Amino acid sequence: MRISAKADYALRALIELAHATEAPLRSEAIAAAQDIPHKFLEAILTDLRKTGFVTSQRGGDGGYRLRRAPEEVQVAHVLRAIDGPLTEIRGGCPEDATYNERASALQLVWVALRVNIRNILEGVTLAHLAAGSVPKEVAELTEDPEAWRTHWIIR
Amino acid sequence: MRISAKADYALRALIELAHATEAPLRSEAIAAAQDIPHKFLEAILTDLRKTGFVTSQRGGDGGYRLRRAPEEVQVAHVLRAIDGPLTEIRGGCPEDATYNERASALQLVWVALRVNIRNILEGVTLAHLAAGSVPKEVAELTEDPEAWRTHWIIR
DNA sequence: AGTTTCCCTATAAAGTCGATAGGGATCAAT
DNA sequence: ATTGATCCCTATCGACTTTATAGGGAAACT
Repeated sequence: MRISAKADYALRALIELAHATEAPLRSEAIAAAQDIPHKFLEAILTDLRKTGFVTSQRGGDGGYRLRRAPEEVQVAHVLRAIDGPLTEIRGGCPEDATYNERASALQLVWVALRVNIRNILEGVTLAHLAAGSVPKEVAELTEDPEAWRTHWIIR
Repeated sequence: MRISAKADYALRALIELAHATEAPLRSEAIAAAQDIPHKFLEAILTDLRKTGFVTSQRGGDGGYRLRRAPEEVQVAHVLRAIDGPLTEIRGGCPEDATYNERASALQLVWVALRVNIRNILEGVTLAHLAAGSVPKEVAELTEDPEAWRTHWIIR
């Protein structure tokens, strides 16, 4: 699972917007708050506008606002909009991957993998993130110290 | 989670090798059996040899053999060797991702996500795949019809 | 020797990633 | 109507990754 800088920036920008409920937030202010290159962030905000996550207002008191309620915005929604499908096998979706008889079990692996990825990313919303917390089931997974260890590549 | 063609080919090649226990298997034979471009597969087998998954033998009756017992080779091992770390946030590991206070919950999401990815990919071995099956916990996840549905990107 | 097979290096087109730059369009306030 | 702020659009760019293809060298076996 590769989370691009773009997707990471997008989520952080949305978190900032979730905190600014009264007035629109300028892209420059978001960039400063989250230490994101301003022009790069502008491109990301354009994507978020086109995909319906934010609205924009030009002019003196302009800026960006959330368009949807934070409780309704899943992390999965944002990642799909910015990075594309959560799970991709050779450029296609898991259920389209075709194998000969000997390798057929691979498809089950990819489908189960997608389930487990969705179980995290569809369960966490922008409201959770803005509140600085995650759902209990997600938090429990992070309690095992092993969860924080890197498993190195065998060489 | 993006599974590259290379990683998919690598797993399929290893499955073929798991079935050929008596004699070495030529790269050409593997390529034909799994419909993989031959020269591309040769490069992949070189990677698999350098990372200790296979051994090779040149000459008339040469070819490739598994170097490790299929029960000990996890899908996660192969993916890490071919595609790099399973979970990567902006080019680094989840535990190295740093956020300001407002966005700090994001790190928990990435760590939990990695746990769920590992729970699938470290649980399935080459022995499972070669037998055409997956562990019960993995199989159960694929039984829900919802697991086979694509969740489209919001536009 | 000769044949077979792996092994190594080079090449390459296409696409993605992470930006940067410049200026145009629009809005609100004056 | 002017001004200034802000978003918006297009273009560009270098580095890297992906998915290969091609040609021949090195080693092993008969």
